[in-house]
Amino acid sequence: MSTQRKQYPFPEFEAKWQKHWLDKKSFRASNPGDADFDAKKPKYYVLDMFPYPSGDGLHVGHVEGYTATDIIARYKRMNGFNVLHPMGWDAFGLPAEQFAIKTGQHPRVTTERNVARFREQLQGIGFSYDWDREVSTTDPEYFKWTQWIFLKLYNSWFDPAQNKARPISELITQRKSELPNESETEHRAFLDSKRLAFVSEVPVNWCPELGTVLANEEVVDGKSEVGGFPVERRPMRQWMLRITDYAERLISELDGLDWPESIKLLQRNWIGKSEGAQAKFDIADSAAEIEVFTTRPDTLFGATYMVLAPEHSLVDEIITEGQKAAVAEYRKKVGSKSDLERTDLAKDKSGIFTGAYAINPVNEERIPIWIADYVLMGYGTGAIMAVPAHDERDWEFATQFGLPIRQVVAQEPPTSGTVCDMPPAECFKEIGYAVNSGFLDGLKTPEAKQKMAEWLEVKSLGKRTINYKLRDWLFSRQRYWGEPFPVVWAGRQHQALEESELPVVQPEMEDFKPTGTAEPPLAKAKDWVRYSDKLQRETNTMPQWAGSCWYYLRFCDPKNAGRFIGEEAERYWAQGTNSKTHGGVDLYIGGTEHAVLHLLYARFWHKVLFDLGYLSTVEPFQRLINQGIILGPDNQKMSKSRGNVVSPDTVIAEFGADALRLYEMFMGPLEQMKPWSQKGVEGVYRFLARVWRLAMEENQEGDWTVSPALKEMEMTPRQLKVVHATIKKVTEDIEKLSFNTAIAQMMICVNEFASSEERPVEMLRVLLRILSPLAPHLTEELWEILRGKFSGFEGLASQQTWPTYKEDYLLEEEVEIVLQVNGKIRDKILISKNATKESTEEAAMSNPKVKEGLEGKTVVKVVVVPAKLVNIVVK
RNA sequence: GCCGAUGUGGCGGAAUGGCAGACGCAACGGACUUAAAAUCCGUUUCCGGGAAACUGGAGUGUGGGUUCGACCCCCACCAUCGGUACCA
Repeated sequence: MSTQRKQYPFPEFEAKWQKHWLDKKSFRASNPGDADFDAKKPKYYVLDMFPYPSGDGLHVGHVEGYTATDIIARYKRMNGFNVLHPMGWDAFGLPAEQFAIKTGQHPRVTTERNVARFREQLQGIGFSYDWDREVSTTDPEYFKWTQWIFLKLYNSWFDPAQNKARPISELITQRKSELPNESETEHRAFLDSKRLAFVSEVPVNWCPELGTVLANEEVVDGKSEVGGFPVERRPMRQWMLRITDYAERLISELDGLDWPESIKLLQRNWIGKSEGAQAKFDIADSAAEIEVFTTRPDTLFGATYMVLAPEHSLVDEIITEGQKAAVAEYRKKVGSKSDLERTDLAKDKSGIFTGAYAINPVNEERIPIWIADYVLMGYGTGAIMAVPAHDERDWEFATQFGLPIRQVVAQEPPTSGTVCDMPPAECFKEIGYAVNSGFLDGLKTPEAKQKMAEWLEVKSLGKRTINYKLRDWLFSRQRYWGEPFPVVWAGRQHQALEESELPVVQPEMEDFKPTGTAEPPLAKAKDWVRYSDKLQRETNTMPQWAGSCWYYLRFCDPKNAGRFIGEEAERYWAQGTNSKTHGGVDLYIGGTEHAVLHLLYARFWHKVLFDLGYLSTVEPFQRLINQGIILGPDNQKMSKSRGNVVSPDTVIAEFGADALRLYEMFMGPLEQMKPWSQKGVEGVYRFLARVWRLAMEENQEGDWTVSPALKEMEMTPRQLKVVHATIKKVTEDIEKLSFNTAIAQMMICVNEFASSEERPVEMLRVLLRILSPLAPHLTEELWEILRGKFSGFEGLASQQTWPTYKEDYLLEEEVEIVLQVNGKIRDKILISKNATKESTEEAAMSNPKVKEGLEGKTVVKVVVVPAKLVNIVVK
């Protein structure tokens, strides 16, 4: 096949037009202040999730999303928009560093090589990016601003009263006036407890194989997401970002976004809001108290024991002499468990009695305090009241250890005086009616919750609370190939560098292998680490997410040396088309793998920058679409090990970039998972060849010349109808991102003309324009060829205005009506489009086939849908 | 377990209350050709009847329901894929 003559000369003209577009900057977007900026043009920002430039090159999965955005970008330009359609590189990251270690090359070298390859591949598909705006997260001119944003986080705090971030300087002033005599150490400790970027000694996910800590999000089933290496918990001092302060806004501000509901739900679940109450339990023979969080305060009368997380600080304080050894042993055992073991053993509960008792505040009952690893230190207060009758985990634990179970919620409202005191046969988690619960008895669960919460508040024993699953974001990594922190240390005290010292660039190092300890590779660059006599540089680097948190902003003003984004550019590009406050990115397309992580982190940074007055919108991405995964031809996920990976390069070599683009869009709905088919590519390739031959034919010498069948002539009503129906359908389908059906309609249109002896040129003036966003090279070439021969082919096809359709051509005088008897089709008739209901019904009743169906039956009802159908119901 | 998505010919899919299978692939038949490729024309959901134009029946994962009418709306279930997992 590959040695065969191509059905149209794409190898020549595709390269030609790619070069032309690039040289002439045909798709440059202009910024406010540019000489050619036109303020009257509406703006449209259409963005891809920029790739990590891996050594494998571009994947057909990338091409799918990128083609979709490219079609929209080209379509919007043709509709008069100033379109921002940029591309860049998320080029920091572990694979580059590991490859560098393996081959002994500097990651910057391999990264640059990979970027060059990706750029060449993308340009070889004819994507209409504004290449003047290309950015890379690894460029010091870029990460200077990533570090700058970190400084903003470091120098800010979240004010719950205003529900927004504010500069830390305001807090310093406030604190100094409130506590003028506070010591410097205490003052610093207070500030550090408020900063949005802070250092904390926390149990982290340490991956010995990778020599780094990982975010919770990067750990899958107890293994690293990258490489699948085992991950263990260990406490380490790490940089954290206080994303939890934004939990509520990250949920509520999703509302105005035009995102798939399933993705919003994924984010909501990840943040995991739950409403309930906090309650204090006294400890018998001790001054200490245990604070617990519960979503079911109505079940307080059913709390028959308590559980502390093994790491809970109260354990040492309350433990009785006799239990010390046993508890110590249990804690040791739990501590050595990896996350994997913890989940593996989730079936069997384990725990141990501390010997201490708490007092249930509602009934003064003494209940035992246990420790168990099914209670997590990181959620709520790290302690629970156990209500085995109404919580499955507590039920399992109580059953296993023989602890009492008391029913306090009944499915049915209790009838007077028949409260059963027997332990229930199974766990009842649903809502119902309070029983055995003193002042709550008889109340429905929601009311009982309410009443108990009020009771706790009145007695000062607790209060209504909201808890989130979301944890603060672990923001440091022990890697070389990442953004260094703009931070120095004086002993145990950190301090931020001045903005003027940015960027902080990694030192050139021969050896950036992991140290095998918790110490990052940068620590080995002693000269670099030594900042001054007293100060040492921070040696951790930022995670890969950092650079991708704000790249969409940099694209708006990529060359600005004085600001991360210019104010004017921000106001122009970063504001939504439909809303001033939401979503400057009008359309964002990428894979679901970023549904929680990247999108949550980017939203968080965006909100902080908004709060601090640097941005004018609260949300970055107005509309989000996830493209579906492309499977291999064997219906399996593409992977090197399966050997079913399809490379865009080979497809282009054989069928051209237009065919690749068109096939990716013709496969099926963008958001759906679908398998690759070589035959399918050939199908769209044939279609493109047919379009080519509408205008061209081969002469004796085998050269392509303009077809003599092409004539300046009137279209027949039938042809007008097809052409205008096609404009309509393609326009509507592109707006809906329903590219597969848009292509199908264009195929219908081409089939209509392909076999005609004489072909009207007007048809090509329309078709080449509406096909241009999908197959830009072929249409550009034909447009140019026809320029000399016919009028109306001036300029570039890709810079034409989008055609409009006339509704008049779509309607015919007569419409086909379906005649049904009892829902079964009897006949189809043609009838005037203006026929009344009555005359339509009359025509149906007098139809011979309908009459046949009515014989010997009684007409019960006649349903007439004008211009569509008549259904006669008989008995 | 929980949450979400999907289920239509041999295959990818179309139609989202009104002619199920648009468009494409594959297959089969034909034209062109010394031959092949390419191209063009035709047939193609399944089962049955007919030499044929045709004609009878069934049909959108399964079972129920709403409706004159359901791939589409409602209820229950099954399967596949994805997310998540002791979050009190």
